[in-house]
Parts: sequence; C-alpha cells; structure tokens
Amino acid sequence: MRPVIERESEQVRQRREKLEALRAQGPAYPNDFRRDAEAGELQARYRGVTAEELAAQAPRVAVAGRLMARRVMGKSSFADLRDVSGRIQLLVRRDDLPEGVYAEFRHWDIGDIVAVRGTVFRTRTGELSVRAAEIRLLAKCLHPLPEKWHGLGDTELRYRRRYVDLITSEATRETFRRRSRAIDCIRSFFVERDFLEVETPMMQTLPGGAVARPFRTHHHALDMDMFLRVAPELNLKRLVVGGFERVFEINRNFRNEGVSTEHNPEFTMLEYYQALADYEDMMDLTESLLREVTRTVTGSGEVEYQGERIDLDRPFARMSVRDALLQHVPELDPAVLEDEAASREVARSLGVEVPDGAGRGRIWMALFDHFAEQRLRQPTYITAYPTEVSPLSRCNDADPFVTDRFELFIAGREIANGFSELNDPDEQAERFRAQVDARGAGDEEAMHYDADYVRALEYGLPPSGGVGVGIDRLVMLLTDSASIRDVLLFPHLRPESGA
RNA sequence: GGGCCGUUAGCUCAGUCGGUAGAGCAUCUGACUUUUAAUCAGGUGGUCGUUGGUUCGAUUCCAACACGGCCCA
Repeated sequence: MRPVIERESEQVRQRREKLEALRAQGPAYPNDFRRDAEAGELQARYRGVTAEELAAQAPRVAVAGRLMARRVMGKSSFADLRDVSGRIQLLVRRDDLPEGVYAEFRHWDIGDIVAVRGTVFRTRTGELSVRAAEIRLLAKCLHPLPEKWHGLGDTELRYRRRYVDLITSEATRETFRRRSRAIDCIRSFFVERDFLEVETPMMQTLPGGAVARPFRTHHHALDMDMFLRVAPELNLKRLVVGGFERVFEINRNFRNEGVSTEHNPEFTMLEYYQALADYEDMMDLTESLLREVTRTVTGSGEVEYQGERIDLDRPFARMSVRDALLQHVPELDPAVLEDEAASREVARSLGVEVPDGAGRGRIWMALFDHFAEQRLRQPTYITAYPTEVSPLSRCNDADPFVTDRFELFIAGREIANGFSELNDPDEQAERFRAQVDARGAGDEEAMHYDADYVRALEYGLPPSGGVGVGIDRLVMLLTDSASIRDVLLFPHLRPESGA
C-alpha cells in the first residue's frame, strides 16, 4: 500500500504550476460552456456518411470532455476526447485557432477537461473528427492518469479510487452501466405486473427478517440503540396485511459478517411479495424475471460466467434439499437422513462441522452447504427446506419437517430465496420463541421475537409468496465479475493507513 | 481467525545470489501541419510499504506490523 500522505510528485507540481498560470489569466474553472453534441451521438449520426458528403455539409458542433490522448506533430495535433457517450478525435491546428491558443493547448495535459467548437469531418484514414476552431480548458487534471495501454492494474487502487478506474477502464464503466440497466429492468418488470414499489426503514429497533448478525447504531435524541436492517421482509409483509397485495423493494441490507468475494457488509436486495400466491408461483415469477433481466442486459439468455456457459433460457431444474443431498453425498443412506443422531454421525465422519444444538434440519443444511451448493452450476431451484432453518416459511402440508420454500443457485452461488409465507400468527409466535431459545443458547444470528409482526399476522395476512434476490450476485453473473467488489462502486475496504 | 502470495518512478512492470536501481507509457526541452500505442533526439522524476534485527554495508536476508489479493473457516 502506498502512503496516504503523498509527497507531491514532479508531475503534480508541474500541473499545479500550469493551474496557477491559468488562474492568473481569469477563471480557471469556468462554467459558461454548453455543448450541443456528444461524441457517441456524432459517431452514430455520421456513420456511413462519406468524407465528401461531410465536407459539403461541414456541420458545426460544440463538444466537451476529457482529453485522453494527444499526438502532436508540430503545428498540428490530433487528440482523443472522451465524454459520457464515447470518444471522438479532435484535429487541432495552429492556423485554425486565434493567436497563441495552440501554444497553450500544447501545454495542456492528458486528463484535462476541454471544450471545443469546430467542424465535423473525416480524416484521410476515414476517422470521424472535429476540427477545432475554438478550444478551451474547463477543468485541469492535476494528477497524471494511469498508463493508456495497461490502465490501472492495482486492484486496491481500482476500488479506492473508483473515479480513476472509471476514467481508465471501459470494462468497469460497462459493468456499472449493466448494473443500472438490470435494476431498471427489474423495476419495469414489477411495475408492469402491478406491484407497488415501496421503501421501508433501514433503521430498526428490532432487526428481523433474516438469520444474520446486525450492525448496531445509536439514536442520540431518543437515546436508544437501533439496528441497521438485515432484511426488509417483516415490514413488507406488514404492507401486504395492510392491503398492498403486491409490493417490492430494491434497497440496501446490512449484515455484520466477514468480507469476501461474495460478501460485502452492505448489499442490495430485491424483495417482492404477492398475495394469493405460493412458493411455486414465486418460482415461476422469479424465473421469468431473471430470464428477462438477463436478456435485456446481455442480449442473450445464455451468459458466460468465468469461462462457464450458464443457460437461463432453459427451464430451471427443481430438486428438494433431500434429493440434492442424496445425489451429491453418495455415502448417505436415505434412512440416515430421517435420524438425527445418525445424520450427525455421518456429518462428523465426513468432516462437516455441525453447530452445537443443531437439530436434523441444521445438520441437513450443513451437509448441503458443504457438498451440494457449489455443484449447482446451471440455474437450479432447491426446495423443501427444513422448518428448523426457515422460521418465516409455511410448513409443507404433507411433511411439516420441511417448508414450502426454495432457494435458487446459479454457478454454485445462492441468488434467490423465497417461500410461501407463514401466515398463522400462533405458529409464527412459536417459531419466534424457538429462535429466541437458540439465541439464548449462543446463536447470535437467531431472530428476535417481533411481537408487532405477530400482531400484524393476527389481523390476517392473505396467503402469500415472497422472494428475496441478491442484486449484487445477480449483477456479478451478468457482468462476468469474479468478486462482489467489482460490481460495487465503492466496496468497503479498511481505511488507508496514515503512512 | 488460519495459510499462501504481493507491495520498486504518476501508471504498468523488470531487477539486485547483500555494494542505495532500470524499461515502456506519462511528464519536460527540441524537431515535425492528417495522426491514432504517432515518430525522432535529449532530459527530469525513486526514503525499493512501515518499523526493527543481522551485517563494514540492507531495496535485497530475517522478524513484526500495515494494506491488498487468492484459498480455507
């Protein structure tokens, strides 16, 4: 890691001197220039227009952007200008400009923000360019940009100085455009289906809705501890009780866990709830959603992720936790799964750690996490999760050991989690009590008893289905990103040390 | 939390079996009026992540620490 307190480099000093010279001449940061064209728009507009046709039209344009390259040949220079839409070449000639301007231009730096008025034309080699009749410096870049060819390679610097990464890397820009497009598409998908978008509190007096450790904070005026939410789930179901029968929220959750290529302490979650629907309806809905988002963002229902073809066009496979265990753990006898002591014994013999106090359900999941999860490459719904690990899900009518719940796995990673909602208030109260017991036994992730939520259920929650989708992981898939940090503009890192 | 790897010029990287460092790009000076990784000539720029140890001498060897990456829990 480089020291934070940077000695001013030779190059920064030189650029600062240039800035001081600019200040002496007048406003160094003017804001009176307005453009009437963007680079990408010009490229599109004149595609296929010949040099002769362009010369006849001689369109006048005003453009502005960052100077990305310069090729000086004496009294004439070419430069690359980049704006939000793309790139266009400038031709800057001494004899086209007012006296003295060209000499100044030659001292500008790569990275400077410049404005140009001029004529669109095609060069000898056919490249669309703007021949400058007027050129101004709008904002000085005081730091040298990373090398044009390799860009910024230091991953740490890419995350810490995302602005530099974005200046330098088209791949990074494209990742975040795709992220935005994905969220836009998700929003349209639900709005078209008459779902209401809502926002529920990030700060809660009681964290709930997921099995996770929360962040704690403090409200000074009220002098009370509060928690950052680990999920919006309970509030969203309160809204369904209130009569908003289809709701969704796209927002941040906070979980006080480790940081890894798949975990960031704050992450974006999509949750949606629909009355008069069960988990199978929600699987169908989720499948349509993911297929549509994938096609919209990537142009195809098939994506390549880290060298692997992932097909979201084909119907997603569906398999119960139990069947997944039997398929992926050959040592397992079906009878063993029915017996807690035998299950624990097998887990131990296979080197799978099982937490103290875990019942048969948690043992199943320990085995599943260890053996099955990473083998689920193509989109696969795993269903029938043990009730023990599903405190908010409705029990299966035929087999109350499991719930009507699913999780979706793609490329070995959990992408979505959904279920038929438990809407029996008395049973929910009982499940909360079991969670409180687990908490008492040392499970820090176990849920609290949420009396108001039980009361909401007492008013009657229509039978409903609900789903949560991890947006960051979905975007990783859509952008072929290996780490969650690559799809977060400002991933959490330790503070830069003070040298 | 554990293991492995990395940290050298603004950027991307070489290198020193221990004698205080190089390249390309960028930057500066000069040449050049259609280039596109422009070209040509010459220059500037470094507490070799931090601290300590070994040594006549450490950027290099050793240790601790910091930050990051990958894997594991």
